[in-house]
Amino acid sequence: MRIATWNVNSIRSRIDRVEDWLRRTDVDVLCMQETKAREDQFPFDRFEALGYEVAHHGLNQWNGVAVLSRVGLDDVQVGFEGDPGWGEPLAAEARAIGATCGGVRFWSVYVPNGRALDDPHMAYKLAWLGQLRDRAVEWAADGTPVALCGDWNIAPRDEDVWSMEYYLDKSHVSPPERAAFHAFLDAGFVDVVRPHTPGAYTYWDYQRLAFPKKRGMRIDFVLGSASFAARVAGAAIDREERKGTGASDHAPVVVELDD
DNA sequence: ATGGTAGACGCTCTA
Repeated sequence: MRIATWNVNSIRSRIDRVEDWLRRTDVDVLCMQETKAREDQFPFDRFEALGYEVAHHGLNQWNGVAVLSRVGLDDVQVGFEGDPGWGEPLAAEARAIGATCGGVRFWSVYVPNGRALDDPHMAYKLAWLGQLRDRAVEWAADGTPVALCGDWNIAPRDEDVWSMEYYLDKSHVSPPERAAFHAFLDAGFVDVVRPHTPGAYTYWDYQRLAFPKKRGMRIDFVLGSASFAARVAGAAIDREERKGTGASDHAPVVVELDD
């Protein structure tokens, strides 16, 4: 089974490229983030025509997450218990959706950005991650293969950013964020892509010619439970997909699983 | 040339 995760940065503006990529890459399951669409705006028909079942969660023009599958799509769950929420009134944003596909419990997650170290969004990000970790431990407790796929908005290691000097005192690399990420590893989840993609980035800012200057970050991850990680045969970051006009600022991340 | 983007409910916010 081939699975992938991809922050598409607006499915409505990206649908042609995503469709081309699916035809080319032939994945069985795709977790998408930042669809930036309500349910009535999401192009379900385009994916169904390619043979995928689709579960999408989108409330407005921000966030939005989806799971596409051609190996079954069951027990869809929108959001998770304990999501701290955001806004007034406090409410969960469209940042997580779960579905069981081909015997694996997938979660497509779009972790809050955090924005800046002293921004209220940072406390929200850390609380959100803490709750997700607690739920993830519960989901994996009975040995079910669980894959937490998405845009984590954290660069866990210094080598995951093009310049630590540049990111010093900025979001994505701070000790509390890295601790929140590491809590998943401490709980037994495994970054299954890193061993197969040393030194690679998954995201390049649209600004300041970041892509041609190779100024990227590794912030998109597939964290697998032990039983999921044991089946990983390979992984790749499709840097080619970041090229050209109309590209998302994130590259797709692909994982190959043994049956 | 010391800047440079992109997408959305676009005259401003988010990343």
